[in-house]
Amino acid sequence: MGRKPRYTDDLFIDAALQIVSMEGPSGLTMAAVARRAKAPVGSVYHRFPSKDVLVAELWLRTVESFQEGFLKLLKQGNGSGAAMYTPRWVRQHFNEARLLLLHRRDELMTGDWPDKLTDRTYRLAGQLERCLEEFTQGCLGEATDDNLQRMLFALIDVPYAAVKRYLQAGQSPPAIVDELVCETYSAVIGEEK
Amino acid sequence: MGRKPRYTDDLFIDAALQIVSMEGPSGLTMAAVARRAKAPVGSVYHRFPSKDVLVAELWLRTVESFQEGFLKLLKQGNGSGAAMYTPRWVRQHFNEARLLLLHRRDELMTGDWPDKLTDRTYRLAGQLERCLEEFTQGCLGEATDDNLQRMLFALIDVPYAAVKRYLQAGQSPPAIVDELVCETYSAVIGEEK
DNA sequence: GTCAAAATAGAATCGGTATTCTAGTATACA
DNA sequence: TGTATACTAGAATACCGATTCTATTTTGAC
Repeated sequence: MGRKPRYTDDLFIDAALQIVSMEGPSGLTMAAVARRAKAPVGSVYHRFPSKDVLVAELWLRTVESFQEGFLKLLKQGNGSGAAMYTPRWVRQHFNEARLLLLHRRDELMTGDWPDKLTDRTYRLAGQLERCLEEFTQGCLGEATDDNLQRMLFALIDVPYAAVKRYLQAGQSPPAIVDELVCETYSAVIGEEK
Repeated sequence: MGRKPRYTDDLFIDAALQIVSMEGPSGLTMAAVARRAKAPVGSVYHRFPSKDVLVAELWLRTVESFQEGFLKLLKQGNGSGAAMYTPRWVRQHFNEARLLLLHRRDELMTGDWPDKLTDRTYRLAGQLERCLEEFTQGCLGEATDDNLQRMLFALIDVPYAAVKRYLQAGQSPPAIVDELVCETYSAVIGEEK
């Protein structure tokens, strides 16, 4: 019993994604989300108790999507593949990439994580840490602090750096990016088998 | 003729710097600047016509300070030194580094550059471009597009990425950062003489 | 058909922040 | 000592965006 829904959660989350990607965090207002979804603000608040929750869901959905593929490669022991996963993912998911790599979470949300969602964030962070540690051990022999730093640098920080410039300019990362990321991985971690 | 000033431009700019570094862009309000400088808001507006102008001055002052040392090394032909300039500068100028590397200009300013200041920004961008081009030519033989990308990556993007994680955590970048930046430079550009 | 539940609608609040306004103050110079 | 001037002061205003409130609409069950 009750009326059929006209809007869905994802409709609003998608609208928010478009807005952040195109106009940046300052353009992301509840009114703008409603407008883009062709809905009144009240309907947005019917789905999400606050802007922070809406944004947190968007952020989590995006990180989970990114991390899933990344960890898969890592578990296969494919280090240079994991390093190049970032530029590849960015080409496939341009708006999501702009959200994730051009802005910090706290730029988009005013408060802390909504309680309901802290579990999901812990799971993500835990997964990443475990996989990274295991891979480092398998790859460099021992997961010392220095080795972990090295791995973070080669697998995450450098690909991010390589890609950022192009995201900012609204362009797809060119092929040279993959080249640079790969060369750096080899230099810092070593050639693969 | 006229009353002696009690406050100075720099007093307010410094206050703004502290605030951004400690509380992030959302903490940077004109009231906060006034409070930290122990002045009333009216006095801030007596010095700066708007928040955007205040922020723009802060931003420019900081970029100029950073870029000066960077270009000096580049003109000396010291590539790996220039690459390691970033972590070093960050250790010396913690608050400035957090301003520059943790936030984008448009996070801090609502509008465009104030007209008065566009010249200074063009000069900065122009200087950097010229130096980079010249250095690339001297170093890699020819300033092709690919070579410039390579140089941007090794000299700017990678050092930035290597340092960011620590700035975010409020820590000084450890020694391993310099090591990684340097190894990457060698791998991507080549050993120096 | 009628009722209750689930949703839509969008106008009305409410709070926070940049900016403006109107007075008051101190200093140099006559 | 008087006065013009550059400055300090902080209260009042204006605006913008999140959130709330009060209908209104649609639908399934009886």
